Amino acid sequence: MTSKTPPLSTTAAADAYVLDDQVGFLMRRANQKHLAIFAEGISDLTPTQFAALAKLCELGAVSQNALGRATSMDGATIKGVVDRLRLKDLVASTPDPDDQRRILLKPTAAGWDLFEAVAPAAHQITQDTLAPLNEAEQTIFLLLLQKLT
Amino acid sequence: MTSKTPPLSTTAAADAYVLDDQVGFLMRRANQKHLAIFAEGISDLTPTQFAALAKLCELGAVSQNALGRATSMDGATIKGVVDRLRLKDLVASTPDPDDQRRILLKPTAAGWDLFEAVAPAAHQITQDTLAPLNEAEQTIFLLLLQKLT
DNA sequence: AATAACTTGTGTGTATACCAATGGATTTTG
DNA sequence: CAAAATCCATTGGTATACACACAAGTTATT
Repeated sequence: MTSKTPPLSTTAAADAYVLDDQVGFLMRRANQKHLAIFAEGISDLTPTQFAALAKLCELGAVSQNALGRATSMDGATIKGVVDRLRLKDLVASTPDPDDQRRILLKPTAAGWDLFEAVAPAAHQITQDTLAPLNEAEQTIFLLLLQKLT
Repeated sequence: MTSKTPPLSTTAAADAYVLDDQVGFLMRRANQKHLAIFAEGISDLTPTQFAALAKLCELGAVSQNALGRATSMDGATIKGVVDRLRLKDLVASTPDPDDQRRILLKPTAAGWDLFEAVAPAAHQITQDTLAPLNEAEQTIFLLLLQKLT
């Protein structure tokens, strides 16, 4: 057993900094919990992949970078995500005739089908993630989260 | 400009699922913001590395896996983090005489120094992350975050 | 004491996630 | 119009993050 006696000399900085009270740490933990719930509820897609697919279904046809911006993903990140969605035949890409730099993305029929099939599960995941909070708390939490961005 | 007319035929699932309202998406965004603020305030260490170092300074001497549990990190994850901290000579490891499987970790003098040097910045980062909220909201937010884990 | 069950550290594989750099295309400016 | 600035997709590099499998050590069970 290690000693539990208080440190004889501790700086104010070290003394005051408790990791478990920091927003960053708490957000990481809350997110971990959510990711576990997601994986439990939807196994076909990762949360990121589902987000990209959902947004694409919402927007219809956009360029890769535009989809990245809409889902808060870096250009390099969205590329990997889209590559994997294409590999699964959930997303199709065609060159944009109006802009030769762009790749136009669209959900395939299978992409639409999958999205609609798992959307209820996605809602359930949101519910389950927020389950520890009562209804009023859930509303406040989402509101405050939005304020932070 | 793209058409803003409502879709003629949309399933309930697709219609109801708006990515930007989902907890997971909002948490990811809030976390992204926080990580950017962290990188701005502390460039020597990543948030994860700082968390591990801070916890190690808090606990004194623990095994690698124990540090991982204390910081909510997977065994494979904490290994990489500790490896990088050792490479920077912030953490030292010695075999545990009582358990030959274990590696006992301790902050080096440089590790302590760095932790104490950046702890004020870490506090500032927490403040800056929560800055969009007033004091009452900050308290509630942290409380609700804790409830979610 | 011998076996089973678990723990610890490690390695592999996949998936975000961001930065910086690059080449090609488009838009903005002077 | 020509040059500068910007945008787009891609690539390479680093760092989480988790699942899985593995070998060696420790604890629990019988």
